[in-house]
Amino acid sequence: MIEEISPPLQSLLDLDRTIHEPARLVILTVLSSAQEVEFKFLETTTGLSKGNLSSHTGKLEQAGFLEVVKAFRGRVPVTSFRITEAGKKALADYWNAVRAAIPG
Amino acid sequence: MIEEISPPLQSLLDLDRTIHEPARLVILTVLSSAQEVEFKFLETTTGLSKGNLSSHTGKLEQAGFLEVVKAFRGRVPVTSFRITEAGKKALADYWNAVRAAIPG
DNA sequence: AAAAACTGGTTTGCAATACAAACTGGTTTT
DNA sequence: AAAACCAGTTTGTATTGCAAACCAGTTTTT
Repeated sequence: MIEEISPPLQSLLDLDRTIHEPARLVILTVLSSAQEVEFKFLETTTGLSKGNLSSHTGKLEQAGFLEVVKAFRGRVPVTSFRITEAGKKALADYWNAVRAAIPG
Repeated sequence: MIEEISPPLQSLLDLDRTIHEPARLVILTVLSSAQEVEFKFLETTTGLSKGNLSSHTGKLEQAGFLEVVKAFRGRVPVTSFRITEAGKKALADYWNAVRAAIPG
């Protein structure tokens, strides 16, 4: 007779670590509520340092959860991000797993 | 004019990292639903390796979120854990912060 | 009664992270 | 043309999460 963990708790252990990181969770959440978001905007709204923001968005890109749009505003480079369909799904799945585990 | 992050998102960035780790979240959750829980029980229910379990409970102890009870059953050593009041509060705070950030 | 196997956990070694400081490539201001 | 600034990237470091190896003892087998 093996004791088994309840499914909600198991789902916590199975959470997508890419999304579980708070900085990336916030980034994806912001991205999910807009068509396209600029680097600078994310920087000021989240309070993350440029360095962190750069590496976290890099990981989200690698995971296929966002895509990077490079452009120029006049002569000045502007980097923007869009969440992908995979990103939307992963974020929704994440919240569903968490919701299922919340007590009360 | 500074754009500010919404409080729910800020609270994600402020999550207690000790609790945010899924393994520890699960451990604390199990502990919160019982008076006292044995190492072996945690091992089988969570599926965590002994090594992980040992180090995660160690961190939770260091944080003051659980206390360790060492005893013998006959001649055999048995380690058990209890969640502390601080642990209960930290866990409740954690879920409240998460709940506030969940969309929908 | 030795040896072997098992129990209950801890420690160690390592690969992966998150973070900010330092840097790069260019633009604008002085 | 120097200095300051802007948009982001790369680098260095300290911390981690993980399982393998280990340790102290107990029980089982031979």
